[in-house]
Amino acid sequence: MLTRDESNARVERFRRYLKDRRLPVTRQRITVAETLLASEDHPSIEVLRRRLLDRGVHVGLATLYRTVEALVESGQVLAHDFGEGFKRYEPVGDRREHAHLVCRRCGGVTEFSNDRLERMFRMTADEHQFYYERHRVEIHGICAECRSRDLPGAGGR
Amino acid sequence: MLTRDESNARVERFRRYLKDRRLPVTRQRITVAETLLASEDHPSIEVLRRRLLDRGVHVGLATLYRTVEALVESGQVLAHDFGEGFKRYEPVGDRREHAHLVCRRCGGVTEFSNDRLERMFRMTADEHQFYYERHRVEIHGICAECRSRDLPGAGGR
DNA sequence: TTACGTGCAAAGGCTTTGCAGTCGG
DNA sequence: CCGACTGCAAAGCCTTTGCACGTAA
Repeated sequence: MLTRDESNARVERFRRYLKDRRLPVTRQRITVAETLLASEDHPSIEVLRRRLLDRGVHVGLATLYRTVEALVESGQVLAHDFGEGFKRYEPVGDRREHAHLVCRRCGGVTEFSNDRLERMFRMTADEHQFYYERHRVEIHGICAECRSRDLPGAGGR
Repeated sequence: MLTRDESNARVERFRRYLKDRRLPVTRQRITVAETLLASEDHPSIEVLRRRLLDRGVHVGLATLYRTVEALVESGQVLAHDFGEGFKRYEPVGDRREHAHLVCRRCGGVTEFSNDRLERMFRMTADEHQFYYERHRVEIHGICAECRSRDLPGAGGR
């Protein structure tokens, strides 16, 4: 979750990223950047498209995919694949890399982070002479909300 | 990586799984089970299809997908999605749950496991009142082999 | 015998690509 | 002005589904 200022700063960085490569700064690109970078969750392309429509902006699906890809390449956005058959995107925060709790009931995603985790991964990579770039950690299960919605005592798949 | 005996035992378990549900034990299902359960890597459907062809067996793509799904449901096989646009499958070993080192250069996957990791995840889930079922851990980067193949000192994307 | 499996081909869901028209710098 | 973008539609890729025929038990 970015503050309003952080979010604006990231839009600005994206704008600079485009200018540095002499790429046109178009209305569509900026609108998509603003919408995605102001998101406090992990929207899919579909969700993003809907948010843009809610803002009264229509952006072609192809442009949307292309712009989100540019945002990922510019380093302002992270792409995730939680194995749902589509990707989700998330603004990059200034905080450290984090992991996800994924609820298989409601599909909700909660974040958590842990310094020890990162250290452990770097060590493990070293042990295998593996050059560490990034990690992906997900814990799958059922979130607190869905658990309490279930009848007490009725567990299992 | 399963031993030959373990692999055979798992085929046997799959056969029993089918019989228990009065599902026909067909030539295709057994061949697919044998081939996947004898695999020492994380084959995709496409790779699996090729391995079957190399054994001189043709299995329809639909049957292949359906059988692999049955193997996953029977608990003999794990499905992975490394964000490549397709799934990979892996025979379930008797060893503890493990994580993956994924090389972005050659696509190779190495396994590792760590008890502390599992304990840490259970604790983290607890902290969020999240019901822990399973986790997924991947470290992405470049494997030892690809690193040594690169010119020494020539790093970067 | 009979329910379920099998294989082909068609359809589906997400994403990418081709191309004519448009616009930023 | 020119190169890159945009939007639509078509194509691509992996996976699932529909259906006529075949087969395990």
